[in-house]
Amino acid sequence: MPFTRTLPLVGISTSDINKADACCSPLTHEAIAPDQADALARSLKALADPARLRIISIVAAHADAEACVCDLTDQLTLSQPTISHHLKVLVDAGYLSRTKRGTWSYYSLVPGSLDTVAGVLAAV
Amino acid sequence: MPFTRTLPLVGISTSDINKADACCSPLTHEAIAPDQADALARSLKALADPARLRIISIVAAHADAEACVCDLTDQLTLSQPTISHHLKVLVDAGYLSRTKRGTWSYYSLVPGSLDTVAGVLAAV
DNA sequence: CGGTAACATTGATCGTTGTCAATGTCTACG
DNA sequence: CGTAGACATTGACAACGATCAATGTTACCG
Repeated sequence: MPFTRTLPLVGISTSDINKADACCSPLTHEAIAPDQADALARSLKALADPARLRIISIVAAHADAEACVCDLTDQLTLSQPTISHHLKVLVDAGYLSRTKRGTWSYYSLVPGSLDTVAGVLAAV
Repeated sequence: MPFTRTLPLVGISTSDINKADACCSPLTHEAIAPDQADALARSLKALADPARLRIISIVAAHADAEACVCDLTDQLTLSQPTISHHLKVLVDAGYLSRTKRGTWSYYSLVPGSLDTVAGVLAAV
């Protein structure tokens, strides 16, 4: 789980911040914490690559949200080590999981991982 | 508008793909197109930075979802040119808009921009 | 009209990352 | 047990990006 689901963004202080003068407007709630920003940025960075987005989409397009590496090397114009590297990034970030059956490696979507990061994003 | 809202991901072909042999499972729908993956990756890359996430959160935490640069230099331990650079990235990506009033620059959240990218993400 | 304050732009540096060639590992098969 | 196939790992390189110091631009003030 790369980051917690409950970002405490709402209804905290709305307190003192009267700088009383020029430019700055008041706050309505707390901003995100630095370490939460770090975690979310790491999760987003793993997604922010065209090849990795296509990999996720190809996996999701397969029955049972599972595909083997040969499915990917077919459709992506990238070398096999490069695809393997992207797959490792996605597994490490928690979006995909790997299963070996015989010679073949199958990658599956981790259920809810995309929705979680999308939800956190929409919650600021 | 960084990318179109309607990703035609569902209900297309489910067609021929009988590789008839070993490893590959059938498709249930089409995968994302390469140029859509490029556009989405660009949008995500603009978000995939801790400083920029904090900037967006700070702006969103202010009344009317608007903050001036001094609000940001106060809270972020980054130099003023660096913050200005991040703001430019976010404006170019369509997440923030800029307004000058007198000496001060005010940055506002573009309504719906975060929800749009979150929605596209959740749609694979 | 000089000076200052707020912010943007430029230029340089340095760590990060996407990519591939080469090689390694492991499994199936004859 | 040797060979071939599927995939992972390593090493190297080039491109990118985050950061800051220095400088530029513009508005306000005395």
